[in-house]
Amino acid sequence: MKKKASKRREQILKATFQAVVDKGFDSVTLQDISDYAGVSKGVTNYYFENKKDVFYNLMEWTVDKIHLNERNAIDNVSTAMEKLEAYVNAAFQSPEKNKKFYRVYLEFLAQAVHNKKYLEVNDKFYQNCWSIGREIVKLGQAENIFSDMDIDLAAVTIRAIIDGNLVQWLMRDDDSLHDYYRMACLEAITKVLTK
Amino acid sequence: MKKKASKRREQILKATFQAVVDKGFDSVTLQDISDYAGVSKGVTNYYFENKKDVFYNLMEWTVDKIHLNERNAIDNVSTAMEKLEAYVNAAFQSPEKNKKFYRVYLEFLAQAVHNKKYLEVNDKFYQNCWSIGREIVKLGQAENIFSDMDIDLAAVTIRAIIDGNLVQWLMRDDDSLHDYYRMACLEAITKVLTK
Amino acid sequence: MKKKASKRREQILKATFQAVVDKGFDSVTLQDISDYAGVSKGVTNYYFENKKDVFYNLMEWTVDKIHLNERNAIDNVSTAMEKLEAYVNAAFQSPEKNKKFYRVYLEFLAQAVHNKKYLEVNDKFYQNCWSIGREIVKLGQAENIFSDMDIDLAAVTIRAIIDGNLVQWLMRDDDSLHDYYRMACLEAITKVLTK
Amino acid sequence: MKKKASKRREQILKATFQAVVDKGFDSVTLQDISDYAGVSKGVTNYYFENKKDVFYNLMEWTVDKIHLNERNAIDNVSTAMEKLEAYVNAAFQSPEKNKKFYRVYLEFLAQAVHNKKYLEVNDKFYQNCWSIGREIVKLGQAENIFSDMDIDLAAVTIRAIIDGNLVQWLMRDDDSLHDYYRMACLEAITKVLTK
DNA sequence: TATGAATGAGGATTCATTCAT
DNA sequence: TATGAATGAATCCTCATTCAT
Repeated sequence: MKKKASKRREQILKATFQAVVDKGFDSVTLQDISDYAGVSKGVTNYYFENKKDVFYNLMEWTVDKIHLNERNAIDNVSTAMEKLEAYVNAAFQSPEKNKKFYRVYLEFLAQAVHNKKYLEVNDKFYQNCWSIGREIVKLGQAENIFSDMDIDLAAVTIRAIIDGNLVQWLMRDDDSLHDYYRMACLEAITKVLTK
Repeated sequence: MKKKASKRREQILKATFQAVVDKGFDSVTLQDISDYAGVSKGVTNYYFENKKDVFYNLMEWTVDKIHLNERNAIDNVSTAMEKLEAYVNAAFQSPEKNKKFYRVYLEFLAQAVHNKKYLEVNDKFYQNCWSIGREIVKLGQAENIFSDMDIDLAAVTIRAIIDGNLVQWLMRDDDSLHDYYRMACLEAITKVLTK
Repeated sequence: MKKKASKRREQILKATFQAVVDKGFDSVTLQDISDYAGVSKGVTNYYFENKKDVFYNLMEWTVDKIHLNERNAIDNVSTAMEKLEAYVNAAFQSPEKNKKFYRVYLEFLAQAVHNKKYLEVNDKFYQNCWSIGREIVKLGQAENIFSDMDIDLAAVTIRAIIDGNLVQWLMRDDDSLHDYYRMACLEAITKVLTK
Repeated sequence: MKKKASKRREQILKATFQAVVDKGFDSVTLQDISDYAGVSKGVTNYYFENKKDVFYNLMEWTVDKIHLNERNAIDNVSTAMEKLEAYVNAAFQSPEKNKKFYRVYLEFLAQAVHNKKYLEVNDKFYQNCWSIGREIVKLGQAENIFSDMDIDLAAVTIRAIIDGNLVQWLMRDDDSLHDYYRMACLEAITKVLTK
């Protein structure tokens, strides 16, 4: 039955995600994954080709989660400024969730440098990010509140500012700064976009 | 003689740096390090307590190199805009050097999440970055070309934009985009700072 | 199934025992143990935490074997003198077996000096030895053939004489002296105990 | 100059002795020995062929120390019973000294099983012990206080009882029992020897 | 489908020994 | 004589992967 297999894979990916959050990418063993998933050691190799394959699928799963969350957020509001704020708020969801997802994402970025497959997954993620960015910028220009700058450049810049702020927040390891960085991020993007 | 030992340590750190560039943080073995350094297997353990100790020292060495290069650049020019441009140019040194240093730096950031000692080293690096940022912002405000936004916030934002753009450039794995991101970065910072 | 695991552990302990007999305590490698057990290198670490854990379990196994053999012997006869002789005969089983067990036991004693856990195992062994000794002495006193000496002291002395003779025999490395030492041992104990 | 070399060797042997007492036979490294001796790492290899050679010489040095101490003791008194008591007292010198020398001796016995050269050294030690024993027994027989048992057997038994008691005392790891075992030892030997 | 025993390659670390100074 | 830097063999341990059940 296909459905069961698909559930098992999701179960294993979630377990791996949590294991990576707790122990770090290169410390996680297949035994850890089994333990977190509450299954036996052989299962992972039954549903995935090998360890690399698990991590590759985990990256896809992770960036999809991040993207879906952001996409959802901007679809629920209508003006450019609302969307922009919703986007940043979604990116800065909460200290706990951010820490988890960004830790894992950061580990993947580090891996990606040595692994084309990860780069490709990340590229898809960027496409999604830029697409959101372009949407917001176009709308803002139509609303006549954003300057006339190149839309692609704007989209690139928006994501760079978001990631730059998230990384810096993560590295300061102080949850109370979460709000500060969220606002710094929003302010910076706003300044870049508005006339 | 102390000097010789110090040279050996530097030699090993350089070798480790290059090995990490080529193979990635968690693939590098002590054997790799010896091979890159052109010495025998035991040497690394002779000059460093263990593998972790090598990497810890490598991180210090790496961020020092990055910082010194940036500090140098801004000290050679005088106006705020010149310094800002010099700073960004130094951060975006060249595709080759950026790739090396930022790859390694990114791997350390990923490690840092699970290792307080790395976080501390990175914090020192941030202090240096913010200090450069504050200097430029203060000067620009004195020159009356920058708005009078909060100086600390400005410094934080400058580094976030630089790192965000560098990471995105690195992940796109296309040297020809280097100039594009350098300019995107400069433009974004300028928009954030100027009146 | 628990039984299989238990058998494997026993198999490994026996292999380790023989390896120690042949090569000596601190020369035995995990590879040796695997080779003697006819299994692959990883098995030992699968069934035991680490090398120390193997040796700790081996010591328990060894002194249990020695004790059981001696306990058995005295239970099969009824008078005090018969039991004493059976005890000494059991301790001096045969040149081949003595050599093996006493070599290994001696290595453990040497280790025990630096390891409390071994001392505790040996203490349990002593308790068993003294308990046998006390039994024999009490019976002999009831039979009115042993003097009235302190029972605990007698038990301590019996074991000291047995171990002292076994060690000396072992160190002379001459199988033909086995009988000589067995009788010397029995004679000494008898003289100490009888009126 | 020969004298200096000889002093250096003694210095190194003493350092090794103390290192073995503290860390155990197979944990001691050449670096430990250098550290204890307060010299550089190369010195040991300069004055001894290799590590095994150091230990071989240490064993000779150790058993000589033990023997000389015992020989001295019995030469200072005149009757058989005085000599016997002096012998046992010398063997049970003091908890501290006994612990050191017997620990090291025990480690050598364990090694000896796998090394003929050590067995030979120990044999010389035994010859010395038996010689002392024979002397005492002969004297006691001449004094008409000892039974006329076989002299060689008596000598063998005396040493077995001494070693058996010392080992048992050492393994109980309780300094306060030192007197108890000394007296148990003397009493056992006396009973074996006297009419 | 699921288990977990077994394998063995790989890697960090230790340390005796050598040798240039 | 004496030093201690350098070497590399040896060994413990980890863990991805396989496979019989």
